Amino acid sequence: MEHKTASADEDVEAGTEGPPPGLDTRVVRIVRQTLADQVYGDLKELLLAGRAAPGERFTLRGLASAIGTSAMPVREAVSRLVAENALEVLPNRAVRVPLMPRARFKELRLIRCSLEGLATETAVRAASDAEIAEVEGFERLFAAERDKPEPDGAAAMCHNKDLHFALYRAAHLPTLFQMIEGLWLQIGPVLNLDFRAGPDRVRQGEAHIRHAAMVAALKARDPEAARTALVADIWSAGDFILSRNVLPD
Amino acid sequence: MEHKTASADEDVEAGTEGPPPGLDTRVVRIVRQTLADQVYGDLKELLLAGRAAPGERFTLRGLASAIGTSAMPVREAVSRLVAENALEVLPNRAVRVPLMPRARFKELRLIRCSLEGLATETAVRAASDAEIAEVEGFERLFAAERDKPEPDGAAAMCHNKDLHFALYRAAHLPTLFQMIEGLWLQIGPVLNLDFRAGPDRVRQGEAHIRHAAMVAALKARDPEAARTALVADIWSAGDFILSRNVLPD
DNA sequence: ATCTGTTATCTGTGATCACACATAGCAGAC
DNA sequence: GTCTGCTATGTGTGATCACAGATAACAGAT
Repeated sequence: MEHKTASADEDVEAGTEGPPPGLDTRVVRIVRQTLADQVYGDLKELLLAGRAAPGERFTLRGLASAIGTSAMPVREAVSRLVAENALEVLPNRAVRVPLMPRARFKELRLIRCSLEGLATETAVRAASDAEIAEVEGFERLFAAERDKPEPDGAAAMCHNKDLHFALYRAAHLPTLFQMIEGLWLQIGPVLNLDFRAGPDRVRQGEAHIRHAAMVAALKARDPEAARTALVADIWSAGDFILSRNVLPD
Repeated sequence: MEHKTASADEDVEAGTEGPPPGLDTRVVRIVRQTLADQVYGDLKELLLAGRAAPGERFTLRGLASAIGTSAMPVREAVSRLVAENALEVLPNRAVRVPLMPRARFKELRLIRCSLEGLATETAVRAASDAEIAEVEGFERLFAAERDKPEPDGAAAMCHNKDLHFALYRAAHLPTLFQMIEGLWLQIGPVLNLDFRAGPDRVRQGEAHIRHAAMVAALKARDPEAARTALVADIWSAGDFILSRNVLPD
């Protein structure tokens, strides 16, 4: 179908003067979007945005009828997410969003420091000027949200995610980026608890200090300083959640 | 069924004196083993053991008929492995063992140093005496294989894996362990290329030196030294593979 | 009234069928 | 002889059906 459309365009636009050399750059790249991929993306978004609470159970058929497909694509999407620890199957075969015991939360925090620290160091060395500017832009958005009289926790959370991910993307290490994404998928449901703590969290938190230090180190091309600031950011946010005593165990 | 069996045992053995408190410790824990899990385990074993070459293609139906099941469990197992980057689907929808370009190999090596370094440090602090002895046992097996007149590369490789995994398991961080396992799943097919280089690789390699240093640091409870030795082990093995110029790109 | 044993409904798992697409092989034209 | 276009086969994807097991509601006994 792709080729046919291209030929039609060609006939209309260029007439009989033969195919111009840049034709294959003009056709849009075909993106295979299987139903399972869509469901997978939807569930991923759900978890990343923190719209699914830990311990929440659901059924394949229920999801399927909600989305409007059969149970099959849902099964595949769920099995993928289970493989990434973003969902879990109980011994009863029930599917749910995993609980987050304190020990598991601490372990994930430790892993995050290691992996995101590595990504940060690498990004500081490898980022282009445009990528640095992008990170700085998200940092400004976050700071602006924080300085509002009525900060929106969800918006701040989103800018925070964009900031971190823009930084990690600048490391140009695709597998590492994907692993970090997997970690955020797991902590997403509990990060939700963080910004739901109310606007005070945004204002009182140390996040903006750490973010400013990260951007400064990025612009100064100082990998160690950037890593230190990032680890402090992750650690203090974790301390805040742990101090709220909302995690089981 | 589990409960019924337990009651029957109870009636016969203990008569009418009521259920003894330790009854639930006598019944074997039920292990749910779905077909998809079995296929997943088989494919995992295949990749970890390096019996699947990078770029090798296969079909769901082919695998299904080889195992003796329908295509459905294979689909689920494959989709899980794809989520872990242990397999990949081409834009043509074909399934294959991923290729390993040099850049990707270097990236994985970097991530391994970070994650396995973290696991090693933690293990040195948290390992029990029994776990230390276990690691040392595998180190002896590896060294013994190396000192044989005709070293078996596959056996040495296996002992190497057992040694590393016993160490990481001793960190008692299940998620971290699982992520490391996922990394080995990805490099498994190319590690195969390493020990297939012939028995010389086993003898000439620096692995035994690093392993001895790791065990020594473990017994001395010196996390930094253990991490240094481990990183050197990973790095030099990677250098060897890179120097053989068998990786594409 | 509480507890136990049963039954009904539902859920995940696996098999089978149907379809769209991709690859390979072959025939025809230049 | 080389290339284009068509056809046949096979593959992944999705839907539907069948079954084992789990949950929950209910009836009966103590």
